[in-house]
Amino acid sequence: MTMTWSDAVNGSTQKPTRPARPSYVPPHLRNDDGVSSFSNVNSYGFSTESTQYGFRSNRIADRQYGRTGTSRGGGRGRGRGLRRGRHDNAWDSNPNPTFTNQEPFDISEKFDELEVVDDDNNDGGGINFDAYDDIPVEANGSEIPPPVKTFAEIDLGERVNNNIKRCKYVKPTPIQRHAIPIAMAGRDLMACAQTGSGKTAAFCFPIISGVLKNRCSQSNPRFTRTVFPSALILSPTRELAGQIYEEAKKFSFQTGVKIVVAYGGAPISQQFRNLERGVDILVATPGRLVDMIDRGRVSLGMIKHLAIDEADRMLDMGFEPQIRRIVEQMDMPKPGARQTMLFSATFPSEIQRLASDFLSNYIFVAVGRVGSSTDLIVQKIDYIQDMDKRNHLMEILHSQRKNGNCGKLALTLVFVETKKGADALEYILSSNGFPAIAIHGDKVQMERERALKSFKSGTTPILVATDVASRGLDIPHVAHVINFDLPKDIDDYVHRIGRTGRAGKSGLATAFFNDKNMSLAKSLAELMKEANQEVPIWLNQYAERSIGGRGQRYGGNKFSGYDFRSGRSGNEDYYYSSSHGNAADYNLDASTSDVSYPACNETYSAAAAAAAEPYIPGPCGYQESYETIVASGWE
DNA sequence: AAAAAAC
Repeated sequence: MTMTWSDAVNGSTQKPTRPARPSYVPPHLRNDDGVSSFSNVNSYGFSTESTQYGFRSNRIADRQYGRTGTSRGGGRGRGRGLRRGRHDNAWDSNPNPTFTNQEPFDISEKFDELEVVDDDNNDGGGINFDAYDDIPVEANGSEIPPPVKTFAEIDLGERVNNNIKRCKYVKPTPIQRHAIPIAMAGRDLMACAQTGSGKTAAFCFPIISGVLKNRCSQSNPRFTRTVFPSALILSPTRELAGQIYEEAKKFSFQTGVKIVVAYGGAPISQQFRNLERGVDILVATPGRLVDMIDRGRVSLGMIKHLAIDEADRMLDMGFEPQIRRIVEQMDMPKPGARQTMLFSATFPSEIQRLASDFLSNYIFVAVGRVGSSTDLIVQKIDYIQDMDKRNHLMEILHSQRKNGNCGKLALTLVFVETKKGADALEYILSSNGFPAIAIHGDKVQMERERALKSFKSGTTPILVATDVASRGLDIPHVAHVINFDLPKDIDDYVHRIGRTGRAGKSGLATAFFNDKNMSLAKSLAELMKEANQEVPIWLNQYAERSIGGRGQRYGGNKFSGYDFRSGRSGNEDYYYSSSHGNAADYNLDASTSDVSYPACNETYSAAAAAAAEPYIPGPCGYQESYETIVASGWE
């Protein structure tokens, strides 16, 4: 059998590192406060490790005092040297001044552009943290690192801390409070948290911190063009990959950590060029990643951190083989030799079982109610026959425009079942004076991105989407999610409506229901009831008649948020109660809350009250409801 | 039966 590039790589890692470089120090022998030493540029100089950090930090310090990367690097004559030694990662991991468009400095000047601009208010990047204060949490596993209350308690290093401030994150969201200490301790993690509650940061911070600690551990033989990222983040859609990349770039600003994004539909050559400039963290969709690995341009052999976002989707029937191939059949280190973190808002127990193959002695954390979105989203269900859907939609949109801000339409995301249906609805809406644009997987990537941008900017305040847009996308100011066609799976419903009501803000979700959605009736009714929503009588009647729940596929674990290792069926009480009070605690009674969950304040109460605002069910209930709710969605 | 994900 011939020696493949990956054999070569694996072989090379067993050899001593190259003599000219500081010797490799295995992670367990390293100074634990490697990251914190970043916070003091004067404290280096006694060990190999420290020297390296010192070198890096001095360079970073140079930057901090305002010189441009280009002139600086050129002046020192370092550019070429680094470039020559590009594949030696102890050096490579230093920002390379010759590649100006990878320079943190470059990003520095553009940081404000990178930032998600949230101009609603100044309350911490627009995140209504208080809305999260009283959320119950369940954590399972052995020796669980305790949660933190502030970012300051976590030793992420000064650079990352500065970025947290730049992002105006004043304090961690619940998932961040729990997941970050677990991840920082190097533990494997399965995390289940409500949509829009800060999962991306929860896995990015520890990964960036881990990369900073382990920078010198990579090795890359000069004779290949293979790159060896030390962290991999997988996403189910291209747009989500792009979004995670943008976020991660902000979080790692001026740390020297190199992040590259790779997904299909965009020229691979440019992505290769980005890789050649060095990569610590690779954000990718599965297909393009496999392609790159097959071409020998990326090796997973040095992966220390693996994060899978929307992990339940990534392990469902369509995606599972690809993910298994990447995680189990490439040269990725085995569970235990790498850190694996799986995140999603929903996590059916059946999928948890599959996922546990990837994990080693992991901790399960669930924040918020099981598979729930939030109380901040007002959910409304209308009984509408297929043939009446279009007119009904236009009535809603018309009503929204009438009641909206200066006659402008609030951003409205309309989900349909098929790509064809998305195009058709886009056409119908557009030709009836509603500025709409469609996004789906049959469009070329540029059209997809254009659609998203046009929607985000409000140019076309109606986005007609397939499930390509159902997960993870953070689109500020989506006031209304309309399920024109309901999904088959309650989890997809949760993710779809989660495009609104993000970051603690309120939102509205409307669904068009008819006999074809019968199988969803029971789980939908239960989900709504649990979220304190008004459930139409007719929906309850459908729910009683239907077989409901998840059916056999998920073993009846309807709300898909328990640690499957706990053996709970999901048919019993599905509030988290083990660590935090009981169901009655959740909503408004903060007095019985655990100390670690401070009393809710006015903001939360107001939001919850708005969400609990009763609806007048039936077709005539619209006008009044939209007035209040859509307005509050915009604040 | 549909959507997503490589060229």
